[in-house]
Amino acid sequence: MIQRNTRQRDLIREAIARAGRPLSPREIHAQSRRGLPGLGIATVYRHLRRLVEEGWLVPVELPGEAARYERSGKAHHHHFRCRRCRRIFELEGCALKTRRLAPPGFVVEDHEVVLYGLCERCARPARSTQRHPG
Amino acid sequence: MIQRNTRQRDLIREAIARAGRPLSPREIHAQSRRGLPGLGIATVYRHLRRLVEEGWLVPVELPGEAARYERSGKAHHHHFRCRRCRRIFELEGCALKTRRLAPPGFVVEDHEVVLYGLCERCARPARSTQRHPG
DNA sequence: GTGTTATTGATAACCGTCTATCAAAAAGGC
DNA sequence: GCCTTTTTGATAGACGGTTATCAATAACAC
Repeated sequence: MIQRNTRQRDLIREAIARAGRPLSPREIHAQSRRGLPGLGIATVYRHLRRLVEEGWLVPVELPGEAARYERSGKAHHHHFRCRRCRRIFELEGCALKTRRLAPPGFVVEDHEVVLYGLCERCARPARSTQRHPG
Repeated sequence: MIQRNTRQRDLIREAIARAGRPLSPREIHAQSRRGLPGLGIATVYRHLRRLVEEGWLVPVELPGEAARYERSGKAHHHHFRCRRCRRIFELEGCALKTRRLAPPGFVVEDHEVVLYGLCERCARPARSTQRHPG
C-alpha cells in the first residue's frame, strides 16, 4: 500500500494544479497525455479517486455530465458553466443570501450554485473570430 | 400524430400534479402504478418526454442522479435535496444576489441553486420515529 | 543489478438512465 | 361492432461515465 511516485501521477496533478479551473477526467487525460502519450484513461480515474481520498482533490458535481475536479482547500466558492465550450470556471465568493433559505423544519447543511451562460472567450463578438475580418 | 387519451397518461399527469414536489421517473412510475399495476417504465419515459415537449412539464436536473419533473409555469424558484430520503423539494423564490455574479466578459444567462440537508421529516429527532417510544 | 511489489494500459464489464423495437392491446371515428 | 392508427409493456440495446481484470512494466529498497 506504499505510494510510489510515477510520471503519470505527477502529470495528472500538474494538469490540475495548472488549469486554473476544474477539469473533467477527459480534460485531465488529454492534458496529461501531452507529456506522456501512452497514458491510459484508467490511470487517470485511478489517480483521481486516490487524490480525492487523500484530500488533495475535490469533485465538482454537475447535472447531467461528468464531475470536474479541483484542488481542495479553496475558500467557499461556486462555478460557472459555459454553454458553448462547456468548460467550467471558478467564481469568487458566494452570492447567496443566507437567511430563510428553506422552510421551517428543514436543516440546510450545504448548497451549490451554478451559473450558466457564455464565458469571456465564447461571448466575444463573432467578428473577432471571422475568417475574413474587415 | 393525433393524441389519444389513455389511462396511463392521465395517471402520470395526476401523479405529478398532486405531488407538490418534483418527481423522478421512478417515483412517477411507482405512484402511477398504484392506479394501474401493469404500467411499464417505458410508458412513463415516453410521456415525460412528450409532456416536456408540450411544455406541460419541466425537467429539474441534478448532479449525479436522474432528473426530476415538475409542472411548468411556476415562478422562478430553486430546490432542496434531502440527503437522507433523497427527495427533492421546491423552495420559494430565489436567494441569489444578482450583482457581480461572474467576472467581466462573462454573460450570465441562467443559474441553478440547490440546497442540501435534511427535510422536515428526516430532521425530526430520532425519538419520534423510535420503535418503542416512551 | 536484483527482487519484490505497486503501477500501468488495454479492454471487458459494469452501472444507472434512457430509448428503440415490435407484437399485442386499446382509443376513438365511423 | 369494426377498422385504422396510436399506445402499450417487455425487453434488448444504447449511452456516457466509471471500475475491474490481468499480464506487462516500472519504482525503489537493498
